[in-house]
Amino acid sequence: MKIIKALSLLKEKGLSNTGSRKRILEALMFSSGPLSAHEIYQRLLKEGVNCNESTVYRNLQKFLEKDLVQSFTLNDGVSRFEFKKSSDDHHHHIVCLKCKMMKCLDLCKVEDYFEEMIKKLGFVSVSHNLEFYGVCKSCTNSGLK
Amino acid sequence: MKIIKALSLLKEKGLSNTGSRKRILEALMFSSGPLSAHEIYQRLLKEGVNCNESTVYRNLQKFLEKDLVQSFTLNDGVSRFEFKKSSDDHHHHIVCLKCKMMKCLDLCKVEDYFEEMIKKLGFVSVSHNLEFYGVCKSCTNSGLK
DNA sequence: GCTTTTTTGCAAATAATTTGCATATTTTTC
DNA sequence: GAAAAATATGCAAATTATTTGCAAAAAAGC
Ligand SMILES: [Mn+2]
Ligand SMILES: [Mn+2]
Ligand SMILES: [Zn+2]
Ligand SMILES: [Zn+2]
Repeated sequence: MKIIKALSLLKEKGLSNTGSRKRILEALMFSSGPLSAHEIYQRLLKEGVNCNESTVYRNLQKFLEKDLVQSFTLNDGVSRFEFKKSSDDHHHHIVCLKCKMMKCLDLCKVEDYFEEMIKKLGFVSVSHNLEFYGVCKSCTNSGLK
Repeated sequence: MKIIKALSLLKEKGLSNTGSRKRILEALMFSSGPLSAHEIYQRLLKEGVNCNESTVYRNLQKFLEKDLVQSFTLNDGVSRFEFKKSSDDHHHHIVCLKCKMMKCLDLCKVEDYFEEMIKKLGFVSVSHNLEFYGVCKSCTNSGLK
């Protein structure tokens, strides 16, 4: 198992190497789950990295263009970003409506089931966004909020 | 086939009958597809109905609570609302990335496929949000934008 | 009709994201 | 390695969707 470093990824994608950019990418690479722009910004702050929030947004855009990350928007209106371990890494999440905890769901055959329907409508280059919402085990038990 | 009127729906749900409220609900009932708060507001304006945009938002909230409408958020960050023809009306949409045209997709067995996975994680009261994005037939042909 | 409850309009607040522009940093060129 | 060219950053302001406080208006209950 090869460990890919942020720096070589940036080079590979033709992105210039700046301190902020590398730190933003690393935050995503080492995160255990999706992060919002603001969450990334706050992590950098905590680490003492001087980085503007606009810079976070601009870099996330770049990462999306270069297919380094995937993004999705939850029903709270906030976009989350997640490092793509491989170019065909495609999966979804389930979010706890109470504590906001999020779990990744492996595998996704969603398009297979809608494929025919969509084909009939004549759409091409189809992608999708799917999120599940529910109440997680610990919130169910604790009777939180 | 019974025609249900906005007014009787409001009464049924215990919502007071105001001009704006009735018009907002009707806009949704008679629309051929999902509408954003702003789109509803603009339709009312065009019809010469005096109604504030905050009022639209507040009524949409009420309709959601009373299960008269369903809502979902597209990746443009805007929520759309759609009248529920029945309480178990559950379906999704595909949106053209170029012209924003939207089609309803009937049937949804998404939860069946993720059910086991989600059950294992211990989540309950699970719902989901699913949108497809693609390029529609006429945009593919016209080579728009 | 009078009282109570709910809704509305309006203006201001909130919050996520984007943008213009001057400055700073990185990359490329020589 | 220094200068020129390309790119990225910080900062403040703009944008946009949505929410909120509050006083006035309308609807519901009696
Ligand atoms: Mn994930
Ligand atoms: Mn629909
Ligand atoms: Zn999927
Ligand atoms: Zn579904």
